[in-house]
Amino acid sequence: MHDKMNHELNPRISADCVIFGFDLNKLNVLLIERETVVGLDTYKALPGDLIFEDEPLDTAANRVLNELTGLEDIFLEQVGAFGDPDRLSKPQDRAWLKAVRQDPDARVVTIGYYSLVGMNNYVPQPASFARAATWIPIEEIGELAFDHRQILDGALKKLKEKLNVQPIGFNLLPEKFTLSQLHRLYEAILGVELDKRNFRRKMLKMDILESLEERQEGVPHKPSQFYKFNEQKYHDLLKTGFDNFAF
Amino acid sequence: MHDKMNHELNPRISADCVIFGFDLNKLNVLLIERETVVGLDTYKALPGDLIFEDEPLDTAANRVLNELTGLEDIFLEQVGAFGDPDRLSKPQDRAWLKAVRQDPDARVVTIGYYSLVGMNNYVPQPASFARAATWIPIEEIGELAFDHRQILDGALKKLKEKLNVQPIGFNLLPEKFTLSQLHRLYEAILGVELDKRNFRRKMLKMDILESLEERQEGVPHKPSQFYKFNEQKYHDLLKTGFDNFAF
DNA sequence: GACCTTTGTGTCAAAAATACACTTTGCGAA
DNA sequence: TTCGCAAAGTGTATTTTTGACACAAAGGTC
Repeated sequence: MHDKMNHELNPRISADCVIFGFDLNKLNVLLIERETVVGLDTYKALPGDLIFEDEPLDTAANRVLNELTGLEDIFLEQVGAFGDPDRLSKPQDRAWLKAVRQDPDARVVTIGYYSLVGMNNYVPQPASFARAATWIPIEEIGELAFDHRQILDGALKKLKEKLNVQPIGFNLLPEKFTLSQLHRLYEAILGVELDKRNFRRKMLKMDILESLEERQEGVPHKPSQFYKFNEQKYHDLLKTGFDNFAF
Repeated sequence: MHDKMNHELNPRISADCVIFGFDLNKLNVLLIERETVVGLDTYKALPGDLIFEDEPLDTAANRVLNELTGLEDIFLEQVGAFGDPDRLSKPQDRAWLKAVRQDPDARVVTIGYYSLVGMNNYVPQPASFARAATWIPIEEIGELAFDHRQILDGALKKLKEKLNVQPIGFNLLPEKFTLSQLHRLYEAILGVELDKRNFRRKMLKMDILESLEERQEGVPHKPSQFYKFNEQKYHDLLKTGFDNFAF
């Protein structure tokens, strides 16, 4: 727009999103595959981009996420600001920035966000506007672009904390789910084993689950009871405050 | 420096610090008194300012804090980013910005930080480099400049959460303190009453306090036992993880 | 020495956490 | 058809933690 000199004077601000999904087995994160400029191999990054001049941060995060993945209007929670002056200075990051940014040398402070979505509700459309967003199991994620690994770790930490303050994670499951699935979800997020009986007892005592008549079908073992999440009771409890929630 | 046009193109970044102090009775926050431009009355703000071009965020927060209050090299924890496009648009805020900023119209995204200090360790120097930093009891704080009230509320919330995950707050007390003082501190932060006997039982069971031989002197009632905080044991516990900490 | 103020202490009942093993159900393979 | 496999589902006994509660002790002041 104006001369480049001035673009280097002031920092830019971006938003990066850590989207957690659960495939009833493992915890996944939605990542963007980017081609390295040299074209050797791809490398992975969180969906994120610069914010607009007059855009609230949360709005920007949602817009950027939508542009890159197609996900719409999700509740995003802030992880924090990441602003190390050389967070963009790894060689392949520099190369990518030079290829796509008007002012690749500008400092960028990014605001990290995270959210949970059900993996069933969202299947990345590989070749469309969702450029190359893919679910990657969290244990298989190694290094990421920029300081995205750090943002991811921060988001996971917040997610764990949150899970111990209020029961969340229903977003990550289909509408009807089994207690075992919920159990696996908790174990996946917290990264520990939880006793089956104790988990069930505690979860049911909260009284935010409704058991359905329906049961699993076609499984080669005893079919599991389906439950659904009772939003009404959940919100009532949110007001009075949860009391026994930590696992 | 350059023409004003360009200054308006990109956002600025600032750091604002919420410093909690405890006077053995009430929880206080360190605020800057500013004269309104019209000179009618003062109004209060968190210590904060723009960050430098190549400065890490945490470093900037500490520098700014030091410049405005004299406090040095404190561990600051991030509250989050606050970036509403019209967070600077209250009339008196605009007036102040016009008086002191080169580009008063630039958007500013701020990163909030918080910390705890012992009020004994730090007495604001009214007329010196610490321009007009003063401790204000937290219940007496009303509206603040910009969105600082919101930042303060966010910081307090984080502080409460943190207090329920690990025993902190020893920074807020003198080196030797009594259990009653610690008790009052917890009540001040959490904003609730805690049973004296249960509080003591639980706190002592954590085994991070050492009772000293020394007792209070000159008080018109039964003198209280002094304790000190055992950092060694605390750090050992930090690794293994606290287990019973919430009040 | 009477009074005031704050410290410091113990118990009991209720609730919650933890550890732990076997039966049930339905499918698929022999 | 039956045998085996895999996951679901269920109960109890023990220990730990919480929460409620009241009175004696110490030291200064008047």
